[in-house]
Amino acid sequence: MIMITIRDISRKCGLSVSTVSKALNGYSDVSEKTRNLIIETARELGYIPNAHARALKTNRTYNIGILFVDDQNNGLTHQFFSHVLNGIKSEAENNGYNITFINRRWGAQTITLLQNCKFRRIEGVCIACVEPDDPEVQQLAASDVPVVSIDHIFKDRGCVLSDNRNDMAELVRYVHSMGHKKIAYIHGTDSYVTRQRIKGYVETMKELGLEVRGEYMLESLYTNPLTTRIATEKLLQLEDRPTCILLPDDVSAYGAVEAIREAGLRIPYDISIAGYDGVLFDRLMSPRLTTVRQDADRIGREAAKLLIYNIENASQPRMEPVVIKGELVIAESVGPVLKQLVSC
Amino acid sequence: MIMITIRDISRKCGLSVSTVSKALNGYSDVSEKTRNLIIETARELGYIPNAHARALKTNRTYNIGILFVDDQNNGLTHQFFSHVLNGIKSEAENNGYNITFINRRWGAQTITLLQNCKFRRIEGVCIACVEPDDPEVQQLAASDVPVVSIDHIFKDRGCVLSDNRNDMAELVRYVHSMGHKKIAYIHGTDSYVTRQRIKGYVETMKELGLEVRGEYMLESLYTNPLTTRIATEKLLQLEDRPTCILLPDDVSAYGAVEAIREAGLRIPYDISIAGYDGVLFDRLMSPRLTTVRQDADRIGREAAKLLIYNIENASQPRMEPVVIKGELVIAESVGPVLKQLVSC
DNA sequence: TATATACATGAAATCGATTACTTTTATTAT
DNA sequence: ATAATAAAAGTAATCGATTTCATGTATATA
Repeated sequence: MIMITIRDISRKCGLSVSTVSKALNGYSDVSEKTRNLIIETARELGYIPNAHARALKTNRTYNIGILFVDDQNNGLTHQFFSHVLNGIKSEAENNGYNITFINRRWGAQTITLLQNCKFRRIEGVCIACVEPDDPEVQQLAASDVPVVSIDHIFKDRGCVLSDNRNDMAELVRYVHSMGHKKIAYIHGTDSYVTRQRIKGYVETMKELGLEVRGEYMLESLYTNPLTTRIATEKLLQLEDRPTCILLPDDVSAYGAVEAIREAGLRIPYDISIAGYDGVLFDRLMSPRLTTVRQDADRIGREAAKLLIYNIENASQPRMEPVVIKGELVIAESVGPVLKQLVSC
Repeated sequence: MIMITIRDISRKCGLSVSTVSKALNGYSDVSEKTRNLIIETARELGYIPNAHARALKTNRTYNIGILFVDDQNNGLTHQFFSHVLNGIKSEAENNGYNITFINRRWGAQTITLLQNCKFRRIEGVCIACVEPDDPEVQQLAASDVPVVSIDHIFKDRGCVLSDNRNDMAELVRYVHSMGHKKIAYIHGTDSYVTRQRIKGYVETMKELGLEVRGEYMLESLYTNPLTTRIATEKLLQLEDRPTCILLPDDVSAYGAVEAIREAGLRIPYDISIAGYDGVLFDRLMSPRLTTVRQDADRIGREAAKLLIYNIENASQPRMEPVVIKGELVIAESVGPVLKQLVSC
């Protein structure tokens, strides 16, 4: 691949490379006449600068790294995070930054995530959807590379959080307003997000004077209909079964739907359920799933915005969490308790 | 961000930079003793090479670009393509290549996709899920940058294709084997993929001695339940309505399900449907959707493999299409026709 | 006319590596 | 002991830019 360089332009114009560089970069100490000549010649020759040469000299790459593996190894195929990624990408590109994935490779060798960042002179990393306890992730989060995380708080780092505690509280309050008192919660595996949601659930239950019962709180894997199905079955077999079940997310809600159908119950007449995430699925299910819709795209955009800010203001990075509120989507899967009694 | 360079090592060891470089790169003209000293010192100082300096000199970046926008602008959030991306990423990284997204930016300026590739010295591009008629995409596909496309054929370029024609044929044959003769096809908007599927549908219908009726072939948008719902409603209102409807994809199948439910019909007792893609949704729907599952992850991996081959063998690139067969997933949404008659 | 100032351009160092070529040192053959 | 050869290390050019500093020319001031 033959490439035109600044030197080709300088030769063709009979000027020095430094003049060409200055003309192309808008320095003031080049006459209008030569600047025009240079720009015109550059266009004519189809000149494209070399990002790597420039990076070498200026120490700027405009490359943002993404770290993107979840506990289930869904990675990029995870609905929520593919929206987040989409948001990061568009915001970053609008600001002249490129997106690339961090990995553990340097040619045939295995290196650490941090080393990969340094090797490629990545200017900042967005950590999403990752096992935060992984020592390499910890190392990266504690390094001198600007880092912004999503739905996790690293010490002295910027982050974007969905408003899990309050969104959950709002959901519980809504369900309660529909007359439910026996509200179960199948939560996901332990993580910052999960703890916040549990907090929202427990605190709001108490606030509403509702009993928080141990057998109403079960664990399941996120985005895993199977484990959620099993948990749902357990709840249905309880002596005093709940009238409403809150689920870890919309995808796993399918597992609940199956278990409920199999038990011969109807949603929402016999039992109510609510999901979480609101990414596409909820709109497709039948009955339409009442859920908390997270603005994943916006979360991504805010993360990119914050990261870029922290890259460009490295001396005073912003570290206050950016909290993005979710939206309660009232659909069909939560019904009034009254109806449920009647229907029997 | 202070970085250790090859020069720091050379100073500390009292050797020249070239010796250090050679030692680190496994050249033979360095004594074992000095090599060990150098490697040890590098480790001690935490030396990480500078990918950009190296790229500048060697003209190799090991960066693979991804082009990834679809007609619906779902982009990364598109189920099928997020799996493809996942496959590309893992295969590329296993071979020491990095993944980055192509865009139209150079800082504040807008440049062409090809210019972006050249600017960043991207070694090859994987074109997935893109309007192939976009002049900039055409330009890229006709350039000297190695390109591999997915589900589209560019002239003299490698590509990975799902086996749309044959997979569709298999689906039609299966549906026919269940007794269906009045098989409708709601297809997606015009594209290489769509044309292949239509071909598979039409040819197999003829082959089976079935009539190909114009009013049984309607167009809808991909992954759009709404337009598919409208098309389904049209089919249901026909005087002589089909007993089975083939749909553009699994997501839009939800539109069909809604239309059918609203018409008071049951799947598969009153009418059968089949989807396409087989990415998660089919397993979650109720009744479980009979569909053609595409191995999107494998498609991505094959695309990366082919692209890397063509990068490393630029003189004789492989241009024969790599065809990845889909898998017919027989579930519950297609029933025998007999049953349908009885159920009335 | 001589001098100061502004303007335009060029020379050269630099970023961090790689690599062809040269020089030095050690080893072997004569 | 000397020449020939092999091994090990160093010199310097290079990749494609940016940027500091120096130089030369034109204009303004005294």
